[in-house]
Amino acid sequence: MVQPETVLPADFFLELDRSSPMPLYHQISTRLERAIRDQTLPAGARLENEVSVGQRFGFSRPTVRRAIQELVDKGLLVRRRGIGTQVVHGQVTRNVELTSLYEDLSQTGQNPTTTVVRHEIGTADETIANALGVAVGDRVLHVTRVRYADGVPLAVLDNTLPSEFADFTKDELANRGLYQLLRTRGTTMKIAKQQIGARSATMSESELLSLPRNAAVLTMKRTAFDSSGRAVEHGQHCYSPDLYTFEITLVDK
Amino acid sequence: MVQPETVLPADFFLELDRSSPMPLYHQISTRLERAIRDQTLPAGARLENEVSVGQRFGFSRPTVRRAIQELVDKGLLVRRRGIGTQVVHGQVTRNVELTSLYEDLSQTGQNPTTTVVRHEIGTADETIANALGVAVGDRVLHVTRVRYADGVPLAVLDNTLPSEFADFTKDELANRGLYQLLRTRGTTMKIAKQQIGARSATMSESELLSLPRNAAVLTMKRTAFDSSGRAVEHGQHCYSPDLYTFEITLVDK
DNA sequence: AATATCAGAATGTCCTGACAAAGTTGTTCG
DNA sequence: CGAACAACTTTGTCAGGACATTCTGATATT
Repeated sequence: MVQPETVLPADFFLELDRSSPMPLYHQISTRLERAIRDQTLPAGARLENEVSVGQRFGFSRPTVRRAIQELVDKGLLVRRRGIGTQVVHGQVTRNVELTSLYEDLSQTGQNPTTTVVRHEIGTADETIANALGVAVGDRVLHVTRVRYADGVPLAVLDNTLPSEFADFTKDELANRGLYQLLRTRGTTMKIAKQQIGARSATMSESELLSLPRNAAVLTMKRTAFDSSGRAVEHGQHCYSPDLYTFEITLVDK
Repeated sequence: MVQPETVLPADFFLELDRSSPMPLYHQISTRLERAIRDQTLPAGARLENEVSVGQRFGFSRPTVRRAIQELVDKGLLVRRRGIGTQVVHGQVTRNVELTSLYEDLSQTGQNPTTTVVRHEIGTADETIANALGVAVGDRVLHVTRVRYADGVPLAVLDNTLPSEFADFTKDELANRGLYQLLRTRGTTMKIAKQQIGARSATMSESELLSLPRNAAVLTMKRTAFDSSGRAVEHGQHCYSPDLYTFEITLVDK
């Protein structure tokens, strides 16, 4: 028994701006996402079919398809041939994005602050050399920071940067997010490879995060790559597990 | 200074089968991925441009674009207007997929086995009701299993299933992966929402996983949704962190 | 009443065509 | 020689068209 489709109101896309630099498919996608989040399109609802949306609102079918695919990729919609497109049940959650922790916290209203506890020029050992795609012995910048959220210590962030960024100052790193700084240099982060795990905190981490000796910590190793596919940053991070988790939505292709 | 493009050999797509049910774009994508993995297309290489690939091999440009986009989404390629498409540096790693742990382990040659330590019909409390989209008090199946890899305890898997799957037997769950079982019922998993964290192991977990008292464990809560967008499974899993991590590739949209 | 078949509905795939935007390279001018 | 501009290159966006596949509901048959 197929749910009747939810016909979109005639003024649904009233605010779309065809002269905007924002692609049309993205505007459509954003508008639909808003409807899902405010439950105009509630969980389980079947969306008006893509051919009809295209005809009624003056979009080409590939443009509508692309907009819907964005939401499918985010896990908000599912599609089936013969049936149509449905809104996924369950709470709509924030999904992990390629951003720095600084930006994450800012975006969720948890005022981030930073203490730089290490800032030194060193040379790349084999692990770093492999991660950053540089030669063993190349100059790198080692930085260790403690990140606070609303004044509470949340994470110890150990990062290594290639020589082209070795001139980031202690001050800069204390006052801005790392990705913010990289962006001021015209570096666009495109990909991050991450490995998430857990272990017991070191002595130093326990102190920095105000955790009991040997407490469990959530860890993440990350290498980020720019728009040329080159590694720009390698990090080993350690989070207070009571305060931080990773939320990830997986979608089957 | 732009890298010269790597021209694909004339026989590069020789094995593609246009009569296959496998979509052409996926075949192209798979073939390109193979070339990246075997380093025919090495890290940093610039791929032959999409217009040329389409002309030379007889594919439409959107089909080529779609194939390339699949690899961009996987973090293997990056694209820039005016420059072209490049292979990302860094090791090509396995990326997390919407599969069960059983399938993960099988696929990586780590012979999975399972002990069922709890198997009982119960009723949904508020948390479970919210996760599964059922009513509080509805019938559910609670299952707790220990998963071994090559005979070593790896994870404690606590799962709750809605009543339609309440007839899975202890035997079935001991011998097959959960997602395998769901698939025999015609259920297609499409989306999983996951929350990854860490904490200290409970007494019971320490014993089941042969870990020291209060050892750090890696945790994951998961709710999986089917192709109608309905929740089909809620799990709370706990992993031995020395043996298991999550590898995730994030791609900027 | 139960089962099989068919038609309609909706997404999935692939193609052709056109124009825009961002980056690099080459040419011209001061 | 360096800066500015133009041309070229490559990806990004959008449209329109056609056909294939999967699913549901209606109808026909037993």
